[in-house]
Amino acid sequence: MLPIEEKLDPRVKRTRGLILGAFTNLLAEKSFDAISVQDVTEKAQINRATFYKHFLDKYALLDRWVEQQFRQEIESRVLDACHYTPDNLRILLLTVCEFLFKVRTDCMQSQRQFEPLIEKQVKNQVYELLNVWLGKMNPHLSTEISATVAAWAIYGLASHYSHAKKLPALEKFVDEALPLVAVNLEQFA
Amino acid sequence: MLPIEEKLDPRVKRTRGLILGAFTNLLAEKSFDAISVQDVTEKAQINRATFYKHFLDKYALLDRWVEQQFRQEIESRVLDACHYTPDNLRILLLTVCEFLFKVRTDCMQSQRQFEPLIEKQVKNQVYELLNVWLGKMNPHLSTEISATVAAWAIYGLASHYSHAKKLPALEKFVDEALPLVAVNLEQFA
DNA sequence: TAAATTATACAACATCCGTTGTTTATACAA
DNA sequence: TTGTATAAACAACGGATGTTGTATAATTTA
Repeated sequence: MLPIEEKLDPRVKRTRGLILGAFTNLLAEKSFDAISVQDVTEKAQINRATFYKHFLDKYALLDRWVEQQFRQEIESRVLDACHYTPDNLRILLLTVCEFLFKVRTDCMQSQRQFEPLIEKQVKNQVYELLNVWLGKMNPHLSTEISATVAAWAIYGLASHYSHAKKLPALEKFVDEALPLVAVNLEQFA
Repeated sequence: MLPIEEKLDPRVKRTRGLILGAFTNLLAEKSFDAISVQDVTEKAQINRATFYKHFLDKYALLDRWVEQQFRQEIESRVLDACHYTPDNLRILLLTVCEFLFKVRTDCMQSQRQFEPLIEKQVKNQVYELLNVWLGKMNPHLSTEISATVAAWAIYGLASHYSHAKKLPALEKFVDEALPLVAVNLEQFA
């Protein structure tokens, strides 16, 4: 599950770093839809054909980018190395809300392709995390369905929040929404 | 909200019908990603430029297609003209599961663009439906958050079911999963 | 250090895309 | 029925895509 840090040819590491870096910069200027592979390779000072050696297409690049960004948020809060508590669940929901909000404001939002890839990555990571948490609590109960419901609910709430016209205070929103998620996980406590 | 049946130029109606029809047929042979606008217009016997008069791109076409297909499922079960009961909620979850399963098996599944658009359409329709249901029950309570959680949970469960390697009996799955959705709506009863 | 492996640069390709301008055919209303 | 409006056909464009083949440069291994 962890991204195994294989010994990589330094050229590969360098090239991938250049691509990711160029992409990060471009996202600050343009919407994802408006970014072409050419843009990325020009800014990265990389040949276009080289790009395709490392990524299937620009969507795979975004996928990788989101994976890194969100994993960083999770790890910086040590959520990946703790266990379930109502408070940690609250922090998780907050994290997802803030991440989506940041991504939505920083990177000029572009509907078509951007959001679904964000969703897939974030939702998966939340799902995996919940599975670990629940598995620790009661190893005899099946966690799949509860983790699925909770992961989708959490992302849905965060998405709802980040889309809201006039957003309420985040804390207030989380206070109101959290019980709806927590109620499904109580059976494991 | 309802797709207003405007009086349309018969040429328009004919062309859109041809496009939707060609697209339906193509989905049975190819994955969505593999279908090009050219494919559609060739099969529809339509000029490619004409296509762009009616749809922004092939994703907009899929969007429209899903909207029609799923709305049909909802309406054929009269879910849009009834009110909340635990049993209707059950039917709704079943409907989404069956729809996703059908789509997944009929149309050769293609990850990248197909699923997200299905999700957006289906989830929105479920959300709107739940808002109506909940609004009827207790007009004083705010429905947004509950409807959001429930809509995401329902779609997530259906997605989980349709992705499962060895799928359990649908009825069994729904029996197990339904309470996790229903518990969030009980405050309205 | 020398030979091998492998990444990148470069150029060229067919394909699809979305758009534009013009002409022809169809629908509708006076 | 005739005039007007508008949809569709057609052709052509610039641009991005993804792929391929060859040459060069860097890294690793022996």
